[in-house]
Amino acid sequence: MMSVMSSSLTDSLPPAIFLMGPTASGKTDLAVALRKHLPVELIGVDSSQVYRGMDIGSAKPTRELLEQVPHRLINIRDPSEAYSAADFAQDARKEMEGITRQGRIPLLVGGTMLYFKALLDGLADNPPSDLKIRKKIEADAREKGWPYLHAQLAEIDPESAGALHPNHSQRIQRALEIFQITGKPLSLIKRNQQEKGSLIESILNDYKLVQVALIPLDRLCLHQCIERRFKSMLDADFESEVQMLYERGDLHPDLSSLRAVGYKQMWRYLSGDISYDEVYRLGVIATRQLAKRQLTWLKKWPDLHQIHINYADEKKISSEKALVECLKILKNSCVYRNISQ
RNA sequence: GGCGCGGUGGCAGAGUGGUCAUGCAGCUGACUGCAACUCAGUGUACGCCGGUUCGAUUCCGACCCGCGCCU
Repeated sequence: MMSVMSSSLTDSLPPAIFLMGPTASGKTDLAVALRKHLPVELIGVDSSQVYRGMDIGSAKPTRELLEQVPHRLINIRDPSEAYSAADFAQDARKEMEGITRQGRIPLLVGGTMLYFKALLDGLADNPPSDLKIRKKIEADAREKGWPYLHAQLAEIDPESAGALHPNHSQRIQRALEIFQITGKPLSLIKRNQQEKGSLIESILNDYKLVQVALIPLDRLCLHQCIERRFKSMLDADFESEVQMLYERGDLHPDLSSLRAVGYKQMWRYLSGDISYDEVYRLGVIATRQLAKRQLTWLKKWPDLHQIHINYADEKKISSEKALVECLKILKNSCVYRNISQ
């Protein structure tokens, strides 16, 4: 019903805010601070924080903070369960509608860029993943190698295969999976999405969106922050947290929950694979690489307002600066016009 | 002081008289239902000085540094 509004009425659409940024950039602090100035309700955009019992390692807001400032879409799955970008897009849309209905503004905060993208671009009418088919494809790959499956894909869907490297296991698998379920090539389904609209539509039709990202000015300093934070996770007894999951007995490291940065390394330690020192070393490396990938997304992100963080500043000062700048950005957008004063 | 072994890119670690080791890190990038995933690209490296040679990281000599042993 909201989507019938034409784009010329874009200013009368309800507002929504995206707050993005690499890991350890201070997104949560800023979001919480914003809530004191604007009638916002937070929605987490984080593929690890959706899992219950994964608190320290996912840098989840503390229990106390969550009580004061509720975050939606956090703690909504057991680590044994799957959660996908499509699940998120659906859930987030529902939450956004609820928040808007209360006359408040949805503020989506997090670092899972694919989730933001799914919301922004919508999703094609693709079938959900099918564990049985995936297992079969994996077994095939073990036997013949991914390049062989890539060649197979090239026969049924040359366009998708052309866009994929022969080693790109996960995406070759997905393209083959879609073909096996629907009998249609992925590239065709994508094209239809543009022509006929998609299963999950872009939120741009329904919201006046303001997109803000926290961008560290200096990479070296970001790396230092990452190191410091990972260290403090270990000091907060991250080991026990993972050990609890480990001792359940029904979890295994192939689950998407346990592939998360830190959890993966700690799991290896608990299995006797690496030393405790290696957990720290490899955990920090994995976090740095995550931040790099997040920044790569943000570099080409359209319609983005960037807030640069200067690590030369003290933490307090830098988060105050970020808040001031963010409020300025929001003031210049329609957010204030529609909601406040 | 003597003898032995070794000094290879940020780190680890092969090797060769004349195109590339490789792995990791770093950097860059890709990404439509696992995304904190997965994948790709990316380096004027051979301790120092001389010699042999058309050509030396590779052979020879001196020197410096490290390790071990001996007196």
